[in-house]
Amino acid sequence: MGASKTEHFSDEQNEIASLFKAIAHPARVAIIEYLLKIDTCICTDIVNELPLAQPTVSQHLKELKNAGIIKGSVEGNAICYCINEVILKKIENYFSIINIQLKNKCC
Amino acid sequence: MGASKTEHFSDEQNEIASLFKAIAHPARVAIIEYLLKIDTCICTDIVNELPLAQPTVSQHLKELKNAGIIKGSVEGNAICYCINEVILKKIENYFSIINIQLKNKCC
DNA sequence: TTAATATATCGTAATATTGCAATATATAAA
DNA sequence: TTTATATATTGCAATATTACGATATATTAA
Repeated sequence: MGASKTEHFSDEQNEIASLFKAIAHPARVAIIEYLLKIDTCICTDIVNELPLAQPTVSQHLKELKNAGIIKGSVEGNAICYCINEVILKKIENYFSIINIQLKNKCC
Repeated sequence: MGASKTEHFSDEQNEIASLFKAIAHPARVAIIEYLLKIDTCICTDIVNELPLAQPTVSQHLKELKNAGIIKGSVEGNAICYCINEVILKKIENYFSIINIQLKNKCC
């Protein structure tokens, strides 16, 4: 096949999976880390920061935006990208709960 | 193309990305959640828990094992799968640091 | 208006992932 | 030994992802 059988899993499982799919690429990890590193959210030239062509970077940014991990707003003739704290808090929370559950296990 | 240009990114970025890639599938999220739900680590029939054929489940388990997210040890004629707490703690920590960095930002 | 700059979209080739039937392997039970 | 059970591997078809050149769009500057 090639297509995930998403319909057989719960909404939450699909949500978590696609959230991770969005971060599961070194370029997108690099974008997130770059957005964290710089002080402000006003940020053009993400393209220049990455070793990839402009259409490729644009595509990666789109995927991060679709997943809700970053937000982008038009600022003049550039776009201002910004990390969505709510989603990242949600991911941390998911793992926090997992680790609490693990602490109570017999292993 | 189709292949990620991994050589252009840092080792850490590639490592994080492939760790997330391992979780980036609903079946693998379901496996992790199932291993958390049951009380012991001794666990056959993960196959019966999932809506996928045995070879497919086996493949997903292999990917989780390769990523270090689960550990498997032979137990009779079954395999005992178990979550690797160290890696899950590491993932939580990664997001924890991100959220701390976000708190200090101007947005 | 026209040119420059920043980003998005389209089209397409290369590669990766997903899923499963068929089959192999390996241990336990009879 | 033979049979049953559990898991892994192989091979392959369907689909998804990645990357980028070419091109489109949209705003700013001249």
